[in-house]
Amino acid sequence: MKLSEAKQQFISTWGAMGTHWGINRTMAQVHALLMISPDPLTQDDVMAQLTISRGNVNMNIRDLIDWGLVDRIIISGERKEYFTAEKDIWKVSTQIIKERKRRELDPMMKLMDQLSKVDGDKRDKEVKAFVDTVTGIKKFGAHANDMLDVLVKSDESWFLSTALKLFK
Amino acid sequence: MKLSEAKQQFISTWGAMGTHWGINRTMAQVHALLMISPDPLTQDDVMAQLTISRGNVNMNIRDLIDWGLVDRIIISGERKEYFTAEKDIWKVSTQIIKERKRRELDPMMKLMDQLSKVDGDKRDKEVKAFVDTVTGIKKFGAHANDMLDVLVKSDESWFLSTALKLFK
DNA sequence: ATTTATTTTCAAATATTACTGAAAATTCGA
DNA sequence: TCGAATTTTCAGTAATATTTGAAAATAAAT
Repeated sequence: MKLSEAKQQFISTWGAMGTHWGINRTMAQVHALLMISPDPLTQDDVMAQLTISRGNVNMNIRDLIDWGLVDRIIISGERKEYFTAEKDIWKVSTQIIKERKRRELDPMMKLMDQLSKVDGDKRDKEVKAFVDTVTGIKKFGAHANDMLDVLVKSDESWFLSTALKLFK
Repeated sequence: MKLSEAKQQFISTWGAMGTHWGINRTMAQVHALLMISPDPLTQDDVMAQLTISRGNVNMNIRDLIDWGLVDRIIISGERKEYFTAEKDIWKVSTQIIKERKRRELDPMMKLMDQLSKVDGDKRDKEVKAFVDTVTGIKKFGAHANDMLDVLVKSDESWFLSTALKLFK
């Protein structure tokens, strides 16, 4: 397979995968393109390679920067801005985990705390089923939270080798 | 907070969360409703409680059954079908991990295998960056795959307590 | 075998989300 | 300070995804 074809397929698949994970297709494609590009790219490069509009590139790059997955690079003497993506997939993953934890898990846990204080008699099976589900999620979330913290803070080689030896 | 209000909020939040995870809002809401319902519900119950159409309920319940998150229950003497959801959130999570692994991670890894065989000289930095990214994803995916297998096969109490003790 | 209850399907309608492109804002050099 | 290059914004448009509802299919009762 030729490089150009392989690139296309990588970008397109990474984009399709994004949609299954609540990430918009184009944002995932821009990310894919930057990951496989050896040198930083300008917005015009991305526009050209993905044939999308300037506004679209701009918005998606900004989102990627907010996610901590892409960096803005200033090359001295150059007027244009360049962009580059983290290429170490372990770092990419831990960054995504960190962000999703903050954006989704943390608020969800706060809500479960509130909901577990619902009025009513726990002998009422409607109340019981609700409280049981909510407290189950709370407990699970607290554990998951702790584990993800360790994962995010640890080094890849240490984590994967240790974990695999222990659990396999 | 009253139960009815708490339920509404739980369902609505679970639905919003779903959209962040590539799951359609209504499917997540149906799942939420069934999780907090002590007894199995009929399609008409779900229609009424979420005020959505019959076709919508039917399709989303079928999807949830395909995901292994909801079961069809036959009550003898009753003409209608009833539906119930797994309430143990650990089981829900491992089931989702299992399915996503099968539907997404496995095919992605197959593709990376193909893409890593791209034509071209690795001294070309374009080729090198591409191959490095793809092989990085391959290695990472293989580890992740193994770890998720262990996670899915293990018992909740064992896994969480062991993992936390070791890593904290 | 026919009626009736229930489930399933899917084309059309609706709602949501993403994208474009041009104008406005900003940044930088002269 | 001005003007050109570049980035950002966002109203309007396009594309995608979801939902409806009624008809068809299925299953159970008589």
